[in-house]
Amino acid sequence: MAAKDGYILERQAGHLLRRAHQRHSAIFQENIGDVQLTPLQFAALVKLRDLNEVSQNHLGRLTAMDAATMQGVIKRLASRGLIERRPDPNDRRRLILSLSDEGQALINALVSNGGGITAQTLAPLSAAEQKTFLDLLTKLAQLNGEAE
Amino acid sequence: MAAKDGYILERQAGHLLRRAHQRHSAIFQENIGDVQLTPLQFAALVKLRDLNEVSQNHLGRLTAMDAATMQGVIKRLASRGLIERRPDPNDRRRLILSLSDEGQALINALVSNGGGITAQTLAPLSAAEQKTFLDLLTKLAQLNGEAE
DNA sequence: CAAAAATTGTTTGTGTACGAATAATCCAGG
DNA sequence: CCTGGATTATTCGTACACAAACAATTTTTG
Repeated sequence: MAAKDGYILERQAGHLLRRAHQRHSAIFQENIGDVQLTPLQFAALVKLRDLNEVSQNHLGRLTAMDAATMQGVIKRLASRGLIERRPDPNDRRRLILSLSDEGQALINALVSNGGGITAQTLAPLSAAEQKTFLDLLTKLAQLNGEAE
Repeated sequence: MAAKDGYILERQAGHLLRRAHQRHSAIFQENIGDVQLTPLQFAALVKLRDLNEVSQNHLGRLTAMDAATMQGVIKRLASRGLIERRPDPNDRRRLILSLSDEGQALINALVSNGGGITAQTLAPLSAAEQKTFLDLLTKLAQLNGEAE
């Protein structure tokens, strides 16, 4: 914990963010149950549920995933039959993504409990602290100028 | 941004933590300069600087890295000559890690600017907000009972 | 003390992350 | 209209992240 100069690893934002994210991931896994689904896969399904149809890159932007990362996430979801891919007739570069019936049913079932994961992640804080924390964290999560 | 039920991805702790961590990583890369060093490699060097000598697993615990992850991080640092590995004469399972002269010099030079990365990460917040945020984040980063 | 339990480091396999390069396609300015 | 620039999706390479299984040890316990 001590350090030669004033530099203490345990006080650095990056280290703490990483640890908090680790803890959240563990909570996510516990709560998601027997369904084998990662946080990113979950996020992609949620956004797809909100929008019905989006191109792969666009979905990546909305879920903060790199195009290369998105590719892998989508490939795995598609191979499990949770989402469907079809070419965009208006733009042949694009791939239009949508939920399959199975994917729709799965994400609907999971979302009802989704808030519980955030609640459990923030459980060490009081209600007031939770609100403060989420507000501040939201500011720090903004990359640059974000819109939609 | 909208959702069918009340579930909004952008308000979930996990999603925000992930985004904030992404933003921090980008800031880290910009500030670390031409030295090719990742946040985890940096953390390992910092801790090694504080303690002089530690076993690999112990260092992993102090930096919140999985044993398998630590293995890779250490291997890369050792192959670059930044750290040294030697067997523990008292426990033949253990590998004792320490900084090489080069590693020592490198981390000393980087630590002087290390605080700047956290400052830049937290820059969107006021001074008071920064303190609040770090305090709350510290609580959320605690896995269970932690000591040492 | 000897068998059982725990630790240390390694390897394997899957899944993010993301820079960089590429092919196919779209689009805008001249 | 047509050519240079942007966009979309894919692939490659490197680096986490972590569960699971292992061999070599150490430690604990009956």
